[in-house]
Amino acid sequence: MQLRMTNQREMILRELKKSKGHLTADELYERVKKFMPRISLATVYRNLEILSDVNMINKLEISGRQKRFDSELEDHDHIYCVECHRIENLDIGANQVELPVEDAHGYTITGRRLEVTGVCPRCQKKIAKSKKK
Amino acid sequence: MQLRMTNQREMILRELKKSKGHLTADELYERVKKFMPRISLATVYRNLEILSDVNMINKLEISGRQKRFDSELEDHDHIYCVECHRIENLDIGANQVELPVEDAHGYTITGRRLEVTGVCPRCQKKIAKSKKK
DNA sequence: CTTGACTTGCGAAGAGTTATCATTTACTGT
DNA sequence: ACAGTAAATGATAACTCTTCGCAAGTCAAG
Ligand SMILES: [Mn+2]
Ligand SMILES: [Mn+2]
Ligand SMILES: [Zn+2]
Ligand SMILES: [Zn+2]
Repeated sequence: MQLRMTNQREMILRELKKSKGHLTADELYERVKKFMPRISLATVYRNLEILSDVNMINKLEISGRQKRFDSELEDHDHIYCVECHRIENLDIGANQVELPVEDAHGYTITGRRLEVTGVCPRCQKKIAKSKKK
Repeated sequence: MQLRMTNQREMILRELKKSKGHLTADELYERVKKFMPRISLATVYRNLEILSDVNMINKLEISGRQKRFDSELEDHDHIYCVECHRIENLDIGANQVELPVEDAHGYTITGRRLEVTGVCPRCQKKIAKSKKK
């Protein structure tokens, strides 16, 4: 499989990098459409899948919600807001989490994912406000 | 909100406990149907949601896949097979994982989820076999 | 050029889950 | 026992996110 860097592919990758965030396919679609109004959502999905297959981006499959994509390739973990579902990098080093996994039922370990959940500052304010009423 | 222990609710809870596993709504539906052929899938979904709201069971929302439900209430983590998506308990104590989360971008931490991914013994064999060909 | 592999845009289809609503069930108080 | 009422159910439609199928388009190699 050889991967051509088509305009669409390149644009999707560029916009994801530019955002520095954790975007859904749909969010990325909206951004890319500004430059390529005729691009299709399926193309965005397709290319995100391909780009993550060849490890040019990371696919985040977090907690039963929409997939998000991350152009940051270094191993790191995430925190996400249970209210608004915003996702941010967790700046504790990923490797500070020690994992003694001898007893893994005979599994061959391929990775580990740590998710911290919480309420982001923005949502804390929102909640405080609605409680005052 | 007061929660009645209806026959359906009780049966769903009983079957989940009996299985000792991590079942999807659909898998549980199939099991419960053996005893209550007329039960609706919506009822299973509804009750699993309710039971987890009142903390009688645990909802596992793992990695962009189907939700699974767990009757084990004690805090523990999971390992899951990236091939067949089987889920098992990770028998390292959940609390052996130390989490230094000062820098959490101002988030109020509500929880954390640790997922280890791997290939289960069954799937290892399957892969070994298919490579031999 | 022509070929052929890869890619695109579009719409349809799929999977999983939730919502709607008429009907049924089961408490509560009399 | 009975009526009144709140909650739960079953059937099905709707919904969200994602993938599929396919005709048409692109592009590099010969
Ligand atoms: Mn990240
Ligand atoms: Mn478990
Ligand atoms: Zn938030
Ligand atoms: Zn497996």
